[in-house]
Amino acid sequence: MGRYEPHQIERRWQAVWESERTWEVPNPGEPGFDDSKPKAYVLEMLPYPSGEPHVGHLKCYAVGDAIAHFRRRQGFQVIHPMGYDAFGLPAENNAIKTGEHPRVATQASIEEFRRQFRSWGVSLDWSRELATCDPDYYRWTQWLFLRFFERDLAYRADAPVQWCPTDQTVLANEQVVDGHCERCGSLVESRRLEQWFFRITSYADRLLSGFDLLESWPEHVVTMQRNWIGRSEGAEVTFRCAELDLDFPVFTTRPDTLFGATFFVLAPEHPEIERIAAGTGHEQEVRDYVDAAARASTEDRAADEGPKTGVALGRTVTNPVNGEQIPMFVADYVLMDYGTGALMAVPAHDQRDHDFATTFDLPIRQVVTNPDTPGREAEEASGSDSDGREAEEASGSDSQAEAYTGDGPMTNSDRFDGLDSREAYTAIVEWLQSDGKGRAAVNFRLRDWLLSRQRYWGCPIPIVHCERCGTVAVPDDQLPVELPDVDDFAPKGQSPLAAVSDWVNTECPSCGGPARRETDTMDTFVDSSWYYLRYLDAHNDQAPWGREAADHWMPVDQYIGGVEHAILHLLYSRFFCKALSDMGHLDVQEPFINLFAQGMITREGAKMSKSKGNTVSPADYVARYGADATRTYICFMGPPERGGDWTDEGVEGTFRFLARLWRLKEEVVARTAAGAGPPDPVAADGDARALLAKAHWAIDKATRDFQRGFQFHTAISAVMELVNEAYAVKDGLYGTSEGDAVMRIATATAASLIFPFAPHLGSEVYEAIEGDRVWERPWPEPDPALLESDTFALVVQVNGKRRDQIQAEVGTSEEELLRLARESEGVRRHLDGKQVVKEVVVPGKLVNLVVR
RNA sequence: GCCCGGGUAGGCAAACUGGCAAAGCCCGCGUGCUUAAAACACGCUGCUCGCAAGAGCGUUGCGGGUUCGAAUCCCGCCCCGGGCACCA
Repeated sequence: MGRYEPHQIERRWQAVWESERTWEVPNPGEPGFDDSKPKAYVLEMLPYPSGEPHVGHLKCYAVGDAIAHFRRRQGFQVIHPMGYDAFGLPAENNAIKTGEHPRVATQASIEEFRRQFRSWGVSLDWSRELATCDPDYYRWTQWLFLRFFERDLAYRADAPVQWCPTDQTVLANEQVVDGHCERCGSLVESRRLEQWFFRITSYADRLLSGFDLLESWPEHVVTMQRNWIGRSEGAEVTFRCAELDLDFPVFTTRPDTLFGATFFVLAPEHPEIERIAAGTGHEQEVRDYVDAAARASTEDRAADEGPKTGVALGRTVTNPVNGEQIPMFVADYVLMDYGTGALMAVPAHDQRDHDFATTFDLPIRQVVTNPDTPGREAEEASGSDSDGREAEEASGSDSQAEAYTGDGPMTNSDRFDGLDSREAYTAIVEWLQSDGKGRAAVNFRLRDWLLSRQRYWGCPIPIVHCERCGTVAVPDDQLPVELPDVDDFAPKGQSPLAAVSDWVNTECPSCGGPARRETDTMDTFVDSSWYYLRYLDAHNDQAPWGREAADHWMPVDQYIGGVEHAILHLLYSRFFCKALSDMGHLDVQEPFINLFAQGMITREGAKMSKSKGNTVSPADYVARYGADATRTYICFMGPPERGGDWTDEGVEGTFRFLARLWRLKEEVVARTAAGAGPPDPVAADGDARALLAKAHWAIDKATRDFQRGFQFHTAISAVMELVNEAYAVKDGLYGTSEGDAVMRIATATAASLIFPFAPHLGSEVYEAIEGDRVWERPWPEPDPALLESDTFALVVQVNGKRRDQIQAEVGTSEEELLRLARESEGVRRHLDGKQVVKEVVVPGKLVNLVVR
């Protein structure tokens, strides 16, 4: 008998799949298209090609490939493509360091990824391969940008950005670490610059309602997106500053507490600050505060510790509900980019306002009473003898230590007194609305997507700036606007593209006059927001995709990837899909109907990183144990949505199991005769029947594990059990035609079931026994007659403790089961001299006798 | 602080609607094969008694509760991981 030689087997099958283009699928209308089969789009998140693939990639593609194989054999026509998210910062940073063009390193990396994916035997349709940095791809990224631009879904506006004064560049948020530049360590500043945005906020509501169209997404991913979108219902209420003739609308989720507003606060970035302070004598103090706030890093401002800071503005606004003049402040706990950048402060019912009021000794007026502690706050406060806070708490007649944020009966609120705060909410909003002082409003935390980057290695924005015509779109027939080559990749306050003068200086497509190209490039998330559509028609040079192809394949039936993309990539893609459908380019509202988020693999409990030196290179393991063992191990480590700790012993364990299956095949081929035909399950008995039943149990178990959220680890263990059972009974089965047939069936079944994880070995073993290609065979179905047996083990308990086990016929009556139980050896011992007070019978399972 | 996950033998884990806790894999120990080792095959692997068959006991982070019966349901905590964090 030979040995299990994975590399030989893997090379052989990979050559077959490659030369026969096994995993390629045609589009509708193309030769070979089979419209009798339902489609399934199985997609793993495309990799960013940097260096070589790591274990996270291996896990993602091993999981995705198992799903693709399973669906194919269930009769689906599966599209399973691959590409590369090839623009991006790491390649560019490397270029800045080495002077080598980012294309060179990216291309080398793509080749390495491609080589390894093939060595893993992933069943990909290579005819649809793409790279986002390829002009044939980004031509259409630009084309799509122009469609958004035409509809005002892409626009240009002034925006605060993170600026590194040393590197003279704008930084992406991810490049700012604790308020400092990731590369040089300088303190990052905030600057206002003209930037490009996608109007994702106009899809906020639909991004929320779209969750109802999804079949299966991890709940926490949906929650994270919900929180990110951050929809709040409330009211917009206008506070007027009569002296300056200025209106200040504010957003509040608690219009019921309007009578409790005792002051008014603006964000330091609020555009009217200087005008408000002018002529009050507070100008200098205000200016100093605003400057300090601008200098403070976002982190410092967000830090929840320390007292609230702020400065009085020396003016008042009128509370529209009661005409009261309340003082205005500027404070950095108010954010310019949420709501209107101003708020009414209700210290009695908002903790932050309460903190501010306490620090600045401002009145705290309760307007909602806490039904649980009616009027006993003062007593509670005096009970504490802790620190020097008593003095502050004592100020203000009805102050509390904390804001009460719940509901309750209204007080101090004029004619709304006595109403429940929830009723008051509605009543006050209606009243404001009829008086023109406010209206019901919805506010979102989500902001528009800033897509421009002052970077080289990205997709150029196809816009030209003309002195006469303004911002002009590059006509479709002039696309792509190709990324020109440069020598110096270092950013100098604007994109390195700005230095390429013969590229920048161009003609206005509208008037023919001199014009300058937009030098910013796009965020790489734009590239990856539509790649799943390009796969469907990857070589179309008339359009980004054909409608027929998109209508046939979309949506993605199963998307697989890491949770790190839970918000940005998935939200952006959902936005693109909805916007493109609205434009008539698509007919789906949600791109990814099912999402599977894989867990992270660790080593010795720690996240893998180059600096820790605990990385695992898939290539090393594939070289040592073969792709099948490495992939199977990853799927066997534990539930794939959870993480797992990588151990070399574990890989060896799955290798041993695969080798054991291979040896079983060798022996079965040598010792049994083919062609006996499938045994009659009714005729089989003893070990033969038991093994056959085990095979069908494994089919049933593996199938259910696939359907139940990809519980691959238990599916694989079922195959291990089947193989173990075959080893246990094999010597007694060889030699009879029935025994031979059952051994062949059991071995082929194990091969068939392990195929989605170990495709090479699965093919090899199946072919050796059945003479057939396993991927062309339908996924096996269990024979119900073999899943059930006519007897079962009846567990007998006394007082909930197991005392005996009896074989009983299926369908035995409850009375009979009770009789059997009472008569059993183990039970009688425990019934001695005691009285049975209760009998519990669960048919088919157990009997419990309660005694005293 | 808030919102999600999770805590089960030495490690990873299983247990589908409350019904024999611990399948499978790893580690460890033993037996066979072997001159020997590796590989392989078989067995053991919660505790106690027993040569053994077997018997008894215990057990799912901690403390309560519901139930004939709880890893599973309820209440109160502790620990680990992740996300969000002045969002008016």
